[in-house]
Amino acid sequence: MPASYTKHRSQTRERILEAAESVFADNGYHDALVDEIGQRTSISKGGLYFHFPSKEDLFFAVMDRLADKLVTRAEKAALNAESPLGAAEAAMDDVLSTLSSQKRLARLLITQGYTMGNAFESKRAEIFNRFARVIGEQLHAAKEAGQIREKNTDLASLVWLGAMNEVIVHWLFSDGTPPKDVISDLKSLLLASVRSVDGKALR
Amino acid sequence: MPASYTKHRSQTRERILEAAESVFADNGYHDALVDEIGQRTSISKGGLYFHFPSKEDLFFAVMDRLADKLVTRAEKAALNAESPLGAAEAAMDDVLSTLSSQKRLARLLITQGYTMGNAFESKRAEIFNRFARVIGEQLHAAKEAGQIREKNTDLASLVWLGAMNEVIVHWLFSDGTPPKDVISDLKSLLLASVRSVDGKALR
DNA sequence: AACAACCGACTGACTGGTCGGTTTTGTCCG
DNA sequence: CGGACAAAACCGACCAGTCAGTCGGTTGTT
Repeated sequence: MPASYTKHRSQTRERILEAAESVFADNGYHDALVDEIGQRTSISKGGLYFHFPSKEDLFFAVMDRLADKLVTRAEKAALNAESPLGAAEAAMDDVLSTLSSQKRLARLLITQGYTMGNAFESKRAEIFNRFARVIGEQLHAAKEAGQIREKNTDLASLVWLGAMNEVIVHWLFSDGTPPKDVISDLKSLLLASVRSVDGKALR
Repeated sequence: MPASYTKHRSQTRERILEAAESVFADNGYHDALVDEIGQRTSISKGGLYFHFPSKEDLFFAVMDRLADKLVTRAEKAALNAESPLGAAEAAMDDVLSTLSSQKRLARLLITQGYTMGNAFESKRAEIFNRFARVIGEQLHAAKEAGQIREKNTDLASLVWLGAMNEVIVHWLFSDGTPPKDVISDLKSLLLASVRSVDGKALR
């Protein structure tokens, strides 16, 4: 297996992943056609199946890749904060603004997977847990630092995630109101949900 | 069209709705087979299509019926509270405990619709808005009464809904931990997210 | 030569919806 | 009462479209 194969190989994989992301985002897992991914890549169905064993595997690869990108971004954003609570806020802010500017990615991440049926559940749990952990770790540190009142930081991170999720979904489904407008309100709501009563450690 | 027909007719409709609810809850919209609903009702496919024009219509009827039941329950629960904020809390509590005790209904309401694909979006929005309105109205009243700090009660109700949703989903997907254990923690978190700083109006 | 990469016509399983026909129910009238 | 008639309710074999996945063969690379 010559080395030069593997380079081109991963390039092609990447090309497929890119196109698949777009097709899955538009149509959801179920209504996405393998043939359409083929068209957009100029790779035939057979070629696609050389690189990925099944539509399902391809979809999971797309989701993992997307989650990786977003989680990495969020973690990086958290680094620049000067307090744990500020880091949690920064991570939240980063995810919200990223998704706000890319509706199709938001749809893909949040709803389009469900069309796969029950097999998606564990994947969605896995991905959401990754995000929850980013926030949860910061909240936990904030607890140690006495910045927050709430003891149950696992629950709190779930609440944050759920609130963010719902705001995005509302944006996706109902109207054109961009979450940008409400991000700051959302942040103060969620900070208030956990912050110590004295509230001395803002931002 | 003799009157006596219509009575039996609606009985049959109800029977179908009941069975369909169960089948959709187990399999999701997409993987649910019309034939299986037929089997469980002992009504043939043709008979089913006599009562409902399509699988999609049947599904929507099931969802509406379920939402009606839950919203009505929640509204009733809110009546017994002695303050607007208490009413919001009571509604939340009612929904959470109801869903906690009926995993399959929770799955149906929250995730199984998505398997239908993009056509489900407006239905999900409609149903969630109904719940959001129940909570939102109470929060709005609480604002008028000076019970809460937050001005953006629409956003707040969205946050509450999202948080509740996520806790339920986590329960559905990840483990067996019943939300019962965390309901009270969740309530204090969400109350803290909106409550006035003086916090004099508890419960 | 050997193997990776790719092609695309084809297959096979699946299932929502249809439709001509049958049974049941209610009504009307002699 | 009963039997004739109509409409409702129901039946289930069948149709028609859909697509993920396959596989024998071709092209490109080392």
